[in-house]
Amino acid sequence: MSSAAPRRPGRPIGGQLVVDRDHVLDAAERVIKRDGPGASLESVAVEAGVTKPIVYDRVGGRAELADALAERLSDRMLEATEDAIAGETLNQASLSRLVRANLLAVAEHRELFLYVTGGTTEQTAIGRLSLAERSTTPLAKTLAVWRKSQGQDPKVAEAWSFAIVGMLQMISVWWITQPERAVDEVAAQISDLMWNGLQGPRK
Amino acid sequence: MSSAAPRRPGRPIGGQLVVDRDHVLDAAERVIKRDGPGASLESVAVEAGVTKPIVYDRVGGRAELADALAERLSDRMLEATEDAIAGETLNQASLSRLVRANLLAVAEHRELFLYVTGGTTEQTAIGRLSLAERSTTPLAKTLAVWRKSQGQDPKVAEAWSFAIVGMLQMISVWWITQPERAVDEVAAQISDLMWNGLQGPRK
DNA sequence: CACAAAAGTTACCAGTAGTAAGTAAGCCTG
DNA sequence: CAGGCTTACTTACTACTGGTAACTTTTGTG
Repeated sequence: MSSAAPRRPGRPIGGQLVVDRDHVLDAAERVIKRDGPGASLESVAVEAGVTKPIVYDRVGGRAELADALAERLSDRMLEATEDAIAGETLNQASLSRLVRANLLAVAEHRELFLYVTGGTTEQTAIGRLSLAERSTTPLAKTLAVWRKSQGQDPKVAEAWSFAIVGMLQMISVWWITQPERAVDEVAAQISDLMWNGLQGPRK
Repeated sequence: MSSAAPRRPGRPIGGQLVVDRDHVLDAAERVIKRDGPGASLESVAVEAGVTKPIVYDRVGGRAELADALAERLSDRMLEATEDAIAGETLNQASLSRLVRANLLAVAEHRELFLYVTGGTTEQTAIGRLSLAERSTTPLAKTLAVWRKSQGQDPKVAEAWSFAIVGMLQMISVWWITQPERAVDEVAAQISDLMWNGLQGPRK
């Protein structure tokens, strides 16, 4: 998309926006994939074939960009994991497939994942938390009804879902830096820990 | 320590270093506590009563500073959690105290924790991982011998310890932004999940 | 048709990580 | 004890980044 088309100042002819928000976000993803998590807004603008103030107009500053990309990423991850269990009821096997799909999805969007989870500016922890919340909110609901159906107290759902998301994020970071490790083995180990934890105390 | 003592250029009189490495790191901690995770190296230098190149000479750039502070923090956390279980054998009650101590230690070093876990520059995920590794390495050893003593496969120890550390980190970030939540309740819920997970499958 | 609104670019500012050059004190040799 | 080398600082700079103000051109409307 980086066609060398030097535009003049002033409103462009033709009466329509030169790029829209999604175009800018696509460009941002390409730049992050190319330059890593340290990609600058300037390079995003260049990649989108536009100048910096346009980026600010379309998506906002660095924090908003990170937030928008976090939303995109979490949507894709959610989709990938939902495909993995494919409507099946939750059991140990489907949970293992879910963890596996999560790992593979992270690997596929490696740089984007590192950008989103890996802090951008000072308020990074809040951003990381809001990303996590996008995953935990549906997860907490599922957990709550599941606990109820088992006759257990559903109050733990919120804390547990944050714990699970944190577990998955850390394992993902660890795994993508250990390429020799077999994904199936790691997925099996982690789903094992999770499944047993969710089951509650031994009878 | 920010005594207004404008020093001249050149080697200081008296033949000894004006500050040492620990002094700079102490200053960095104070600045981070005051200014939050976005603290600049310049302000660290000022707080240490020295100029920027000295910071570079004593501890290095931003990445090295984060790494050094991560080491300090993980040492303190390890100490706090070890005090909490006080040599007692691992059981559900002591695990709960461990989680509780972890949360309280994070709250005590809140800003430093956010600085260390919350990314500094582009290579933030690697840094976060190396911090995690300081916690996981001893944890993995403990887990491995514990699994063996239970007649189980100790191979899961490494992955599980990363999972546990990730769980604790995420829960910590979540909890310190939810001040109304009772620490004992959260600790009980999380240790519950962990303990059951570690126990292995229901008989 | 004049003129406000819209939609761009250019040009700038402030702050930051990192470094090169300058300067004064200590030290070591003849 | 003079002269030079080393040490340990500060000053002054570069390169870059996030963010914004000012400027320029087209559109559309009374």
